[in-house]
Amino acid sequence: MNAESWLSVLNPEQYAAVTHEGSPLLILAGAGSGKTRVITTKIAWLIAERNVEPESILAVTFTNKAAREMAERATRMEPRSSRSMLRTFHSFGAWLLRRNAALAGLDSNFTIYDDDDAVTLLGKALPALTRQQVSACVHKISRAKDYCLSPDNPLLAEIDPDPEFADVYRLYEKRLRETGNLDFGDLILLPVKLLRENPELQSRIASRFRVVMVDEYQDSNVAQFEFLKAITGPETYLCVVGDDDQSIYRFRGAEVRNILSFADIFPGTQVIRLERNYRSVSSILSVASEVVSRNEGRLGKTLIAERGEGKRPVLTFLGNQDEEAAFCAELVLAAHKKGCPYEDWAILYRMNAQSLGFETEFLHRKIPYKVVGSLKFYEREEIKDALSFLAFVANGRDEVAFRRIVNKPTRGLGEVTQDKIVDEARRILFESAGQSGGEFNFDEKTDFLSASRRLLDTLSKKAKTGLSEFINIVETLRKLLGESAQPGENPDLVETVSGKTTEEQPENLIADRRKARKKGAVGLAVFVERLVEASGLLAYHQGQDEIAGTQRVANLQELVNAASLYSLDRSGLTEFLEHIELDRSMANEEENPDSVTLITIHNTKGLEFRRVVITGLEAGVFPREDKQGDDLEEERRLMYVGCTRAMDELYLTSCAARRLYGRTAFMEPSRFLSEMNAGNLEILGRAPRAFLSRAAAAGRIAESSAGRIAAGDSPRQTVSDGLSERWKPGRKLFHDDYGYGIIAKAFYAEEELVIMVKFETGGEKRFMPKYQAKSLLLVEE
DNA sequence: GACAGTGAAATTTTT
DNA sequence: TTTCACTGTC
Repeated sequence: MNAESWLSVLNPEQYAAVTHEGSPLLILAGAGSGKTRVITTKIAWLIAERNVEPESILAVTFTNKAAREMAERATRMEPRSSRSMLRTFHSFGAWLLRRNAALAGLDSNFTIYDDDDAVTLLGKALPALTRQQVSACVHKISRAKDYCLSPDNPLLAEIDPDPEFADVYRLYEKRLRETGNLDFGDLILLPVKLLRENPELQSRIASRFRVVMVDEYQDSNVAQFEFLKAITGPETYLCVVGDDDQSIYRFRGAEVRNILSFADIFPGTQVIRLERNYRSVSSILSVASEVVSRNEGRLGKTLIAERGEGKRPVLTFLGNQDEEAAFCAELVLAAHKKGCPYEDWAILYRMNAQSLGFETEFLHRKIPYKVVGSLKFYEREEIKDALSFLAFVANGRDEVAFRRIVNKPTRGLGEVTQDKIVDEARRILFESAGQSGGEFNFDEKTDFLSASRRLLDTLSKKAKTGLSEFINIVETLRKLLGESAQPGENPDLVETVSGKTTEEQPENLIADRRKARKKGAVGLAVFVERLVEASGLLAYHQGQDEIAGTQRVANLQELVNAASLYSLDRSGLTEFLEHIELDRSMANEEENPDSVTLITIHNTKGLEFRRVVITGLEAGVFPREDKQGDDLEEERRLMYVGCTRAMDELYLTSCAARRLYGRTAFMEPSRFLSEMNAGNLEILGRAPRAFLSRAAAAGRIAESSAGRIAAGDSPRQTVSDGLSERWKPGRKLFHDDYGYGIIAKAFYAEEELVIMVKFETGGEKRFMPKYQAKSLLLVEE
């Protein structure tokens, strides 16, 4: 394939975006507008047609998946693209820090702490706080880092005005530095600091990367924006691509303002809009646009459907979540009978908890499905154990890892002994830091293993035996790994391009893994296999498998297999750990490819399906309760993202009642439904009056048609199910939560009996006796 | 240090 | 309802 042919398939706006040069460029790419094609073509075009050195191109994304896809597609067009740096923000930050570890004052063997690890670490430093309080602190610290705020920054008050928070943040930083490890925020923050403090390195980086591109720019946070500024110079060609309407990670620090004000911050910015949508039929785009157009803070785009009008989206009102699940199952089965594969379908929901009902129903009806995002392979206990052991071998000062594995399986080393060892190691670390002007000296003498050795004789016999055992295991494993040269000490390495690491050739990963499995353990897998065995973790989890019938040994084997691509030495181990920490997605090889996808709306970003059902469109669920202002706008964008995943058919469901936290609650339809033009929807089921009146008030449907669609909460003829005999107006009853009350009204809605109860406390509530028999008790008079 | 029992809480989560 | 952290007992 040549440049001529890739350019010929572009529309005029895409072409302009690909061939644009000479000023900063903001590409506003609507959903399904061929954004990835533009980025990859641009990379290929720069190399092939403009003779840009592949090494001087940097393209950053947010997910590994997107980075892989970008690399794959660009390389297919122009093989030299494989030499460009196509990474996630975090992976790029890690790359920079690893290669300049000494300059950054870091241990080159640093591993990366996830949020759980951070909570454990801070929890140890602040024993007076409950776990929940610690989690809240870690969360706020993480936000602070997203906004590029150090503990001394007065703006920290925006996150938490309590001056104590800054102290907690400072303490956390101190303890984290002592471990020699980094958290996710540091992977962005520390490179910024490094580049600011080392102008020479900064100019080297800025001159190396002549072209910098950012994908999904609407999801960048302040720190990432600062990072971007730090790696670019006046000569850099900066091109960002994004869609302000798809910014859905505000709660994690994403700053829509980055994209909204890009053109103001980078003078001379040219803006190109990609508004032609190649994914969805126009009737789907209409309702998506109607909702998102109500947002105030947006740059504004109008999607133009390149496909036909298609089928109108179907809005179905259902009685409760069981009916909703059954409705989805029937949709899927009916389509399947007509030849539509299961994989064409995706069931979307706002919260993971909603997946359960669909799983049960689909299991029951034998519909193959997969739940995206709930796998969490790396969060399993056995995997975290093994990874902690690996991390400890790599970095003997990793406090969290040490505490996790030193007494697993139990070796008689309780918390008291652990504290002693940690304190001893810190004492030595401070001593040596004192001698070398405050800089931490990360050598063998200051790690937990040598601290353990020193303390051996002060311990009880039981603890002594256990600790010696532990020391032996780690020493044996370290020997097996060999004392290879430590990478990352040489700042000049930044000039070289590593094209050999596995993460840059991910397309071969799974195939290689399969091959490796057949041959038995190879590479680092040999080491991981030995570690799992020698640590006693294998035996321990084998025991757990036998008790609980779990799959822990199999999971550990999976981890061993995953290590086979890395070299059997220290740098191989570091690479392996970094890869796992930064890319938690695991291709599940066994799953049936022809299955329905159950997924949260957040997780669908970047995906597309022929047929999509967005479920739970009820006030309080979606949008979530108490969402207003900017938060409500974000929920609306989420709705927009959900709708625009659908290519051919979109279904929306809304329930009149829903079991939430073990209690049945009455639901009102989501406001997003009345923000759509009802004329653009096909409405099934009985529409609640609230929906109809709101839609009518908004001019969405005529009053007359509101009358024709039977209102669901209007009294209907009595259905004889015996219930109405017992739950009669005037009867006294007792409710678990609200106490005594009197039935004020009884009527049928959704063919179920509904009673209105006035409580002695003054409140008024509606219930469905059929579902709430347990918490409602009739009082005999 | 393991385990059963209790009580409170309950989004979304690229890295 | 389910989950998970915390508590007290052995």
